[in-house]
Amino acid sequence: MEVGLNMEKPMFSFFEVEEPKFTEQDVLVSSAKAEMPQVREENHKLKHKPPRVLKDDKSLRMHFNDFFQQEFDKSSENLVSDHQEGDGNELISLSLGTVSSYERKSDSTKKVNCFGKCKQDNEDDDDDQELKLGLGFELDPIPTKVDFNHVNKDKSTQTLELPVHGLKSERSEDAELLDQIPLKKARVSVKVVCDTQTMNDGCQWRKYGQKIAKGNPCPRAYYRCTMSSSCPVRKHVQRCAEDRSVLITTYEGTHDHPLSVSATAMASTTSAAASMLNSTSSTSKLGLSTTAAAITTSFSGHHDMGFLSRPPQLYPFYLPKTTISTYQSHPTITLDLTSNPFFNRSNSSMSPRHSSSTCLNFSSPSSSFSSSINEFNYKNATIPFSYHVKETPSNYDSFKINSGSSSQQHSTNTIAAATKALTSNPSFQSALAASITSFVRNVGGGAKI
DNA sequence: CGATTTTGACCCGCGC
DNA sequence: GCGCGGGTCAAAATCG
Repeated sequence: MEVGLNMEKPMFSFFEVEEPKFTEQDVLVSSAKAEMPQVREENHKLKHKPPRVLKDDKSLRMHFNDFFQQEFDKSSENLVSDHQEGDGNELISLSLGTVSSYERKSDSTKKVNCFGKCKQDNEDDDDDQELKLGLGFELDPIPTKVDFNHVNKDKSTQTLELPVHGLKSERSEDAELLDQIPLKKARVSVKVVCDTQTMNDGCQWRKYGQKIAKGNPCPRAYYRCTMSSSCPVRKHVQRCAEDRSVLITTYEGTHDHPLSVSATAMASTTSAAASMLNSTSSTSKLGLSTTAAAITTSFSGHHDMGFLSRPPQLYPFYLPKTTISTYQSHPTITLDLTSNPFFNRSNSSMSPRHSSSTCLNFSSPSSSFSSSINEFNYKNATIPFSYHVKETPSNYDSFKINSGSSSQQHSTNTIAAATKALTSNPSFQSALAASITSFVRNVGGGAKI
């Protein structure tokens, strides 16, 4: 940063051509010459200030993140331990400042450190080269819709929207109600735009029934997992009555067999849903807020995690809506991947209708607290989102979006990881870990970090 | 011929 | 107790 102090030559060339008769000027010249070392020193200092300012800024950010980490740890400490003890299923865990187990297994040389950095082995001062996870929660006064009045009156379905914006861990009265209500198996529902009968989620399914459900002219198909004869996992698939291009897939149960990588995360969601239920009722807003954030992180991180490296208050990410709902006494988590401005933004190769959003639905029969997170914005997120559609005869024309196999796998994994993150652990660390791990796993060499 | 899908019957829980 | 609706069963049909 030059600040116009480098004036030696013009200045002295000017004085040097003056006639010696102007003795006053001679004095000035000698005076100016005497000042030269000082000016040079000042110039030198100014030149070196910007890097220092940047360094200080960086240091402050780190302290800022540390502060939030400590605050958050206080709130979520119990949740983490509870979950890890309670759920014996595969859990993608990510301890702050350590390398996740998954990464140890993988060939990846990336190191993930929440609140710190995730980057290649060598240090690099360029922030844009780093995959940092600034988990500071948004302090920016971007308006967040908190609608405590919005309650679905449907007798079979109740929707609760949780505020995920503020990091308040206090329990609402409704959350306590949740504790008291016995619920059936938790379910995980994924809404995607897909023109085939089912979306490929990495598992093998066998159809065992079909019904016309009330209120929806589209038949609901029932599938069970056939990867193991005793596998209890089931799913049902139904088209949305309002928009038949939207496919709603609902999973229930826990696989009792090994799964492919692409299926693993998705598959474990239902088993974790029960713990999610417990956790959500006990953790209230915090659990959902953090998992919801992680979900968004997962979906958003594929092309550009850069926004994560920036101060969160400056680059909040988008999380359109978080709700809690119950269907037939089954707590249901819904990932709504059908309408996220996120995915609308910049990928011209992707149809707008295949954009995605993240919506979490999770509910309980008679509780009634609600809120929403609508304003997590982000920067430069371009996500190639595609669905791996199973090509089976159907009433719908076979339809492929982004036919590349890697992207199909990618989206499957992404959905799966997001779902898993949501359901497997209400604590922020675990959910975020799933997201990050998914990202790291899938990025390979292709995506820009 | 085995695996999968189709489809009507049946079971079960819930609300009235 | 009854009716409704979601979910499952199982025999028949179909597919590869």
